Amino acid sequence: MTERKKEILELARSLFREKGYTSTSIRDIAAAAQVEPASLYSHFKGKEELLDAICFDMADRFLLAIKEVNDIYFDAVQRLAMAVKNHIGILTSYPDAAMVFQHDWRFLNDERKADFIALRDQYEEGIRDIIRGGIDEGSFNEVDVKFSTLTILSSLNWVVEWYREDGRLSPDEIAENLTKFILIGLKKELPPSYDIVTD
Amino acid sequence: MTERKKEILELARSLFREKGYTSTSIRDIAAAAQVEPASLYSHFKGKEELLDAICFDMADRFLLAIKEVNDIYFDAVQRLAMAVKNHIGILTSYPDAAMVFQHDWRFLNDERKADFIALRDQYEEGIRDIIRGGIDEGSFNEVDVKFSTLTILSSLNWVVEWYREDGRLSPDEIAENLTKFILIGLKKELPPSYDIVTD
DNA sequence: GGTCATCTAACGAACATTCGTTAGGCAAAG
DNA sequence: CTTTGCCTAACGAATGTTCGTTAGATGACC
Repeated sequence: MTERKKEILELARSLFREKGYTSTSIRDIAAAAQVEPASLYSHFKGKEELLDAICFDMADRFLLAIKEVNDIYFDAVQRLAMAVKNHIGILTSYPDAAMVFQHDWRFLNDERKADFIALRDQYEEGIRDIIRGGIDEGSFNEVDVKFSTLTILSSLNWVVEWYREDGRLSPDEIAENLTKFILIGLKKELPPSYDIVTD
Repeated sequence: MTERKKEILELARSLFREKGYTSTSIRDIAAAAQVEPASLYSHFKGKEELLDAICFDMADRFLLAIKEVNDIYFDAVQRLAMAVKNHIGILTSYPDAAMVFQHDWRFLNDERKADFIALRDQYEEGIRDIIRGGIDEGSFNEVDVKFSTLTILSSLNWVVEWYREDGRLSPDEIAENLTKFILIGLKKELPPSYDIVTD
């Protein structure tokens, strides 16, 4: 991959994020690159190659991250915390790509879309593994594994919609808060001694 | 609103959901309505009026629902449960519109987009109110209100991505599971007597 | 050290197609 | 007799892409 190709890809990422894939024209990208539209075809076969590269780069990052976690950490709580941290780390390190990854993958052609979904399923299976592990260990409630995985991933993924680099919370703080939320929930459990102490 | 207009709107909802707003052409909609493209302009000013109607209809439904909840229910746990149930109820009753509502609102023109965001903020404020109430009552942990609201809403909204009418879980079951998840979390709290009993 | 082939990156022009939209007419229904 | 719903025809603009070509750089071979 040429340096120039990387530059163009980066511009595409930014434009796709801002306006969406279908609403971004080759001419938009060319203008951003200060080049004639036709010149882009010296670097890419076509518009979809850009989307493809962005989506699958991200998919690879996520898959690598979950494999790492599931290879190393034993305890389910620990594994979940690490998975959350990695997930948020990727989202916040590549905010443009993450947005495109989540919104525009469906504009891939049918074949590549199927590939993409397969990779996404693989990732989800990694999360399900963690939850199953936690239940088997006895450290998690006996929840619906499939449902919980979807719910967890949704709360993680939405971060990309509101995260700003100059925001109030750092990526690690976001990950910590999410982990707490997922593990403990909202409801306050009064300490066992509560009644006695305050009486 | 004419009956025919409603029909066309329904077709648009379905197509927008399937292919996205920008990738759906007036000609696609006309074909679905078995009518020439130009004929649609007897019913609508233009393509954006369709998107506009879909998005703001949904916004109205959500706002009405949260107002109901916050007018009637006292207890924060009860209010949150009802808000979740209503939210999931809307998403699952209008799955096409819900998908468009979540994905394509950003293709509204700048003015309407601002209006839309204002309504969304209003809804979020309703959820924040519930959480603040729960903290004040002492029934919720002292969480970051803004962050928690976003996280809760994200886990609710993602349902639209995977919900199928013929799926395993009914809307009410989904809502119950989500409420449990939000309130209690994953981690099993061992009963206070656990150590003693098993020793 | 000169020349020859190859590669990168870009150009301007044109391509066929699709886009949202408008104008004007026509037939049926109230 | 006016309104409604649809028609045919066409508009100008934008779409992704292909074409043949060129300037400049790089490195190998004689």
